[in-house]
Amino acid sequence: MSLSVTNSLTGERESFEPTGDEVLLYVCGLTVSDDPHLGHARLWTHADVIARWLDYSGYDVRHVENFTDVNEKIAARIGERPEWETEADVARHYITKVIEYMRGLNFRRATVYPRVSEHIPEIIELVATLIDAGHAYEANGSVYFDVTSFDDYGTLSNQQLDELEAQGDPDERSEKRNPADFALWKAGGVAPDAIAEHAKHDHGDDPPTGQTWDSPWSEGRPGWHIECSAMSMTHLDDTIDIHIGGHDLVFPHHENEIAQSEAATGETFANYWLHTGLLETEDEKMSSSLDNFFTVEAALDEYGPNVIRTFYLSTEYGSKQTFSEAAMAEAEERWDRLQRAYDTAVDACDSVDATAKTEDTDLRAAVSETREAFTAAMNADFNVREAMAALRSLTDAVNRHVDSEPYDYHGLKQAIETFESLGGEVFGLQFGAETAGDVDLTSDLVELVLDVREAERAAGNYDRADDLRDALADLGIEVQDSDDGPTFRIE
RNA sequence: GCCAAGGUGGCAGAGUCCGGCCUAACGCAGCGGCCUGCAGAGCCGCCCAUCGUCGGUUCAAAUCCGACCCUUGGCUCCA
Repeated sequence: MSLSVTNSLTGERESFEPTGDEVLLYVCGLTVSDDPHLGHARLWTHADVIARWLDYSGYDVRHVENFTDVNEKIAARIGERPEWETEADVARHYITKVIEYMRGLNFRRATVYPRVSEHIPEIIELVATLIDAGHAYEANGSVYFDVTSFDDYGTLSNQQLDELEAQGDPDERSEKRNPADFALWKAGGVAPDAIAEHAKHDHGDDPPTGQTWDSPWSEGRPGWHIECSAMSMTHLDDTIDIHIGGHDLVFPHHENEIAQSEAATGETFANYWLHTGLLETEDEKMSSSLDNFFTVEAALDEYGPNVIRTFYLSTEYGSKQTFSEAAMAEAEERWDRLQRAYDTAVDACDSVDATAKTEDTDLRAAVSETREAFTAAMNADFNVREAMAALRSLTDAVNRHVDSEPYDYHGLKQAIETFESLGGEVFGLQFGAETAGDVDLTSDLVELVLDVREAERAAGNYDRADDLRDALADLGIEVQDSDDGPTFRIE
């Protein structure tokens, strides 16, 4: 069975055919002007899992994810801290944080994380090409894309040109030939009113203007959309296989990317467009500008990477998702159960009761059914929820199997490998992640407390025994009694 | 106003592309049983939906067609 994806360009589910040996994947990344929130991390996670699945399926993946480090919102924050003297200073601060969170969430490193500020020459070259080809024009040092010069304008978002309203400030509008034309290059620095709109502190009489670069048209700054085209072409190719981005970027950002790229090269810009649904809180999307967001930093602190990933993987990439305490609690339950089953399988497999001569056909059937169902689900437009359900069925099989000895060594080993490959490699979940050294000492101490507790239980002092269990629970250590004595898990 | 996505049980959320195996998946919550001193975990079982509304096509529709209602997103910086 082969992979099929829902292509926003056509609205249809299509079978996936890469153009070359490598899958060229571009992820429309973040503008680094503020702390990233859980909405951003949702896109990253789905992009990460999609890249992981392509890789797992045997494709070589060239994964490019950009950082937009030139933007008026970034410039507006210059001076907010003493060390933030330039736009680049602010951007560096947030890029550092984003990478830190990406590591915290266990993302696989992209092939490259290009930044706009490193690609000004490529952007200028692309703008010049568009002017030469008659698709763009210069006005007072700024350059605009002429949307009427590109017949297919509006196909991604199904916009009709005559429905589109004028964008930007009045000065800019008066420079444009058509209201829907968009800037490729803007003369001068960031305007004071734009700074004022986005600033989080008072700049006084001398607002920053952001960085400017020399160009054939003026000292100025690149437009928002042109960067993605330039970086995509630089690090991938004129035609790429998959472009991933948030649903809120369909128009105008992605529409404009297509127009300027295809006008410049004459080639299809991206064969498959994947749009991720937005994260909402209550009834509105989570957004920096709405100030209703939960930062990645806070979430990592409170829930940890596995619960966050499990939360995201309970909905398909294309659907919107609602963030709530209840949803996170459910994700925590789901992850705990998966992790417990993994630990159970490992413990059973490593015990003396596991023998090579035992064969549990139910367990082994569950392993192969899990793998088949997981693969089918992921190939059906990356249906992570169904894939997670498949993994869940394996936990049932493992738990049933360890109900009685002897254990099926090979069957358990297959189950463990399945958790590790599908749950670990593909979903990026981290089983048994605690560090070895600390766990040894902790384990010994817990054993000691449990010995005391057993003595109290034997003597019938159940109140005392329960106190000890509660005290351990407060430390995050979950005690479970069984016929063979107590066992415990460190959470 | 225009464009897009979506409306499925208490919550959450698959299935809709390729109509029948959907009296509707995996869960969370809840309930009962087993196990247990108790609890937890685990196992077994149960409860709850005819799939926004109306109409149509069909032997057959959550799935196709039409109309309408509602929600969210985009049309301004936004993953």
